[in-house]
Amino acid sequence: MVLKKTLENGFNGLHVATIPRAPRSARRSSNKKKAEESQISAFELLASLAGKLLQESESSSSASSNASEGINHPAFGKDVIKQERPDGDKLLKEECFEQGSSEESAFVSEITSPDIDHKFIPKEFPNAFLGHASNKCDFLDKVDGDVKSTIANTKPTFHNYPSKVEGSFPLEESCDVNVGSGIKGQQKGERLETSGFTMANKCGSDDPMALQVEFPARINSDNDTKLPLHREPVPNASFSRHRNNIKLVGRDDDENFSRCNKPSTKVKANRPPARIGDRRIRKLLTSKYWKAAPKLKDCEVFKSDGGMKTLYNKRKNCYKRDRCQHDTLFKRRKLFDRSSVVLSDGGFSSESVSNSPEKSRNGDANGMSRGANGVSSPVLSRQASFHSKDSHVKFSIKSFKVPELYIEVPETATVGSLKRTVMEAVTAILGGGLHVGILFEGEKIRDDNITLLQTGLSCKDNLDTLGFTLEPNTMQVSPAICSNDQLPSLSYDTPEPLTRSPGTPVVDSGISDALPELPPPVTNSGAHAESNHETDSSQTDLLTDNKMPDSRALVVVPPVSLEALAVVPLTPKNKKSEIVQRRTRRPFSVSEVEALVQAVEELGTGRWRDVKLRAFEDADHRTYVDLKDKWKTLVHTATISPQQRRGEPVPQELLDRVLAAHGYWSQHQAKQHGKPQAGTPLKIAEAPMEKHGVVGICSS
DNA sequence: GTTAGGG
DNA sequence: CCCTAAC
Repeated sequence: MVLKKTLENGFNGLHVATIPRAPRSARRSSNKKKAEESQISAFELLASLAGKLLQESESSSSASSNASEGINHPAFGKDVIKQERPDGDKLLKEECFEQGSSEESAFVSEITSPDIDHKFIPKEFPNAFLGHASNKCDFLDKVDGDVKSTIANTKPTFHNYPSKVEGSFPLEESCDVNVGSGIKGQQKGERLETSGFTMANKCGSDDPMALQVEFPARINSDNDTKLPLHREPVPNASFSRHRNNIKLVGRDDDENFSRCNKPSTKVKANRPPARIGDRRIRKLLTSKYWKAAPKLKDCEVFKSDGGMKTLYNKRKNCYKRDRCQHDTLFKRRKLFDRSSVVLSDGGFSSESVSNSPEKSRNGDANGMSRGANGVSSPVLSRQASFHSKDSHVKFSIKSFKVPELYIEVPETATVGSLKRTVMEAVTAILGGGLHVGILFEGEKIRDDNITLLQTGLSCKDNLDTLGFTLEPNTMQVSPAICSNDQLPSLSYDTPEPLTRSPGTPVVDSGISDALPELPPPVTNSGAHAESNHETDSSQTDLLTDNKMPDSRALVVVPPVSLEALAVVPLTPKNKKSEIVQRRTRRPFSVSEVEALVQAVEELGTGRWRDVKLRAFEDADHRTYVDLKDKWKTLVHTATISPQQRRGEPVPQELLDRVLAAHGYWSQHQAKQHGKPQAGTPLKIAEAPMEKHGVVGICSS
């Protein structure tokens, strides 16, 4: 018998990236990397879960497989863990998953891309709010002038936070595809409680990402882990496992997904070719758990790629749960014990690759192909045989809820900083990994070695009371709010967080919570005219999109009981972590441009300090460097065709003057010369303009 | 601290 | 806007 439990999860939002600030030049390259490191992907979570399950099952290897033996599960029996090889490029593509993956990759790219502003918002935490009654969105709380946002009103703790899990547990012997939606309805609506994360998919009714975990009720000698990743060809890597079958299927609704992600143009630009990205799915499993697994040790895979990084990188891929699974077959990759991960590019280690016998049933062809070499190792076949008999319990995590997150930022904080702050908070929480706990009938099952069968989890009837707890791993020292203790990784990775602005925003701790999905950051684009009131505009954006009130700098307020949670405080202490925020963008208004032009006409280029003093003395936010830069852009703007210009249009008249002045001063190289002042030969344009007007405006 | 330029 | 090298 096979029990299926479907938990849908909407992890999308979990991708978290933090981008540390680096020198510009280096930034681009490095950011991505770091971001990757820090990111936490849904996959990881899933991986954690899977790993946990695996472990559990693994441990109980002694228990024998009798129960399942009798049953034939062709589909499951052969499950293998598919893993993408580190290199990734050579993976075979899975037919089944084709559709879904690309989107995800896109998402990732957003996160990683250098332009933090646009990308940090977790867009994917969809339903966290919507779906759960428990979550309220209290966004605005103003406290002392600071805006405190509560992203989700939920209990701060991961523990005990009940989240609902939808699932059905059909007992089935067959390998039928797990279709989350289908199952849901049928079952009485069991709810599993997952404390901790509840992340729902906001994207669509269908669960974009669903995690299915399937493993044999009995944990025995043979366990296979099957991770069908969409499009993941079977890589070289091999994990050897006992023959427990664990199937992790991430289901992704492509459409939904895409809908959800509306990356800004910029983002898109950054995104790597979807196809390619998709294919690479790398380690799905959390390193932690896998590492723990005895046999896994040998796998080099993790190391080779730089370990976690790989995961992050690859997480781009969406896992898609496909009906295809059955049909198409997964290309499963089997990993054997000790098999080292194959790093080599297309090479497979013969041992590692296997085609399950089953594939014949589905699309063997695919399977074969995937085998890259089409080599099936004897071993595999053997295993397969074993597997076939196993019974499986399928789990699907429908959604995870993230605890409440408090964010407090100065009104002057930028939207970008807010985003980063949120990311940091989430990252901090999740960065340490998640601890998966199993709750059964209200009790936590601590014995990892016990089999599901023994536990009673294999019985459909019992599944109702099954719950998972996902708790942040607090590896860190003091969870305490102490800002001082930081998560190492996090702290470094933290994006450019807080600002230079006076109120240094600090993320004290946070429990991250499901982030509401932040709509594609339209915000940044920010062309808004912030000219006058920066605050408003920026806030507006956020609010509008995110429903979050103004928040400019974030401070995550530590929830009360966060023991479990890792606290990520950004204490001023860390210089590194100290995050410097980019100044808020303040587009020059026409009047400012006019004043600038006027001043330059009089003073020439090369005397920016004087220009500043003359025309922008009262505009504290305009530095001479800004003026210089603006002039630079004005010259450029004046040079290009009107169609190519963006932003608030600058009167052609001013642009003409810009060009004239630019030409004039270029020739005169008067930079140093004395100052040909107003009276000077500049005939260029003598519009007598009053700077004062400008100044007044700007000074705001 | 300013300038000039590249990013 | 940011960052830096070069004054």
